[in-house]
Amino acid sequence: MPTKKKPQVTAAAARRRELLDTAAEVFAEQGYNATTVRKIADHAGMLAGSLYYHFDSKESMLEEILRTFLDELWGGYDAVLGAELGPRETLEALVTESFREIDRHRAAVAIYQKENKQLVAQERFAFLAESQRRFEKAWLSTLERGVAAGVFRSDLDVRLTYRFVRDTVWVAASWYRPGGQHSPEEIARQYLSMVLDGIAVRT
Amino acid sequence: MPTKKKPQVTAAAARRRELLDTAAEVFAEQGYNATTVRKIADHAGMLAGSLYYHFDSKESMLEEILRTFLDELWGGYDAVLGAELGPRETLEALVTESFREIDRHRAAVAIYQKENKQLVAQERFAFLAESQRRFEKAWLSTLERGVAAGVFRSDLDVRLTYRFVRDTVWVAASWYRPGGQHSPEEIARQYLSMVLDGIAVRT
DNA sequence: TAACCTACCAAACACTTGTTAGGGAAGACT
DNA sequence: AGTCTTCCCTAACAAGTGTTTGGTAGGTTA
Repeated sequence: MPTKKKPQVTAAAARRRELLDTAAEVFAEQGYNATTVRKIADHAGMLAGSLYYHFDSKESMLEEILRTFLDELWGGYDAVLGAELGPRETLEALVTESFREIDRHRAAVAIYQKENKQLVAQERFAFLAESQRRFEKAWLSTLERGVAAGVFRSDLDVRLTYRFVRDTVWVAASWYRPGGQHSPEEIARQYLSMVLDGIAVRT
Repeated sequence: MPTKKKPQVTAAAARRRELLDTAAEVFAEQGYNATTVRKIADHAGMLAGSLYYHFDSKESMLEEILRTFLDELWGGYDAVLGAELGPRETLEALVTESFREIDRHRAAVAIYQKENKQLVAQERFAFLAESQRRFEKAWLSTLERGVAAGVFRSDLDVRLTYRFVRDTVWVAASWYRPGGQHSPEEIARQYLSMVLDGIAVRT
């Protein structure tokens, strides 16, 4: 028996997540560039240099925050896409899943939205670009399937509609506060009601 | 006669606008905090210190950029609101006007969206908060008028709808490129088609 | 021509930034 | 008991930050 070393690595991992959570909070609130490592350390109750015991650099914190978020996001998305639902049901499930992710990873989503544009250019954050492509593909194909099936209007520019739906969903992270009066599912329901009655073919 | 001094002050003002335009471009692309005055000076073909002949500080450049944008924006909005149109026509006009402003002040809009949250806290940028209040009031009252008149659906949370419409319109600045295949009016038309058929009462 | 103004440059300033190196206290393990 | 490991602190570093000061080429005015 390797003399219980497990509890220590999980304790270390827990601390790591804890620090990443507070870092994500500060990044989301002040912006990545405006956030100094000293501010993060303050919020964590330690000094700037101590952060480097846990992480290689400020940038690697950002990377881990975004990677963790995207991994979870695609876990949910792949489950939806693999269920092979109809286009309308797929869209509903994707939107609902998105609001759940906003609920769970509010800070990470806010960071993603603010910094994505500048980060994708760096090779370190190439995974952002790949995620973007998969994201676009999933949404566009769902919309096109819906148009082909006569469930969504055909007189709209699909790419414009895609951007419309995408932005509409994700900007919610900028004002959403967990524990507010609306649950993620309730917000999703209302959003879908607005979006679908514009996209769905009139009956 | 004060010995023609006019041409000089207008030439100076023109140069000022020119520098503010390039500054706005860099701010929008890289983010305000990540933008150094040296980068701005580079893009303008001069040295960092030379900028201080024209402006007091980096922050005052940002302030002037946002003030100019908001002044023009409210010029357009007030014209619309003063016309006393019906709620649906008001909403259409506001959306169309917004896309025109995005077309004209793409960089400023992008900056506003990215930095607004952190700036409103500073007393120097209190005008942002006031603009925000007027903005919300204009949109909310239009939506409420529409609900009261039976033109907009009454089963939706008005505040949620407001945020939905607001965000949907302004995030367009993040992907919109002037001179693209869609004119501002065309984009407005398509957006309105999507939004209204979700908001308008079914016929 | 001489005085002046405009618009920039050159060089430095004080300060903040991310990051590193060495040390030490408290507990875990043998 | 003593040794090791974990986790943080202290103190400093070099690079980059916004800004200031003094100077100056070139055109305008008197």
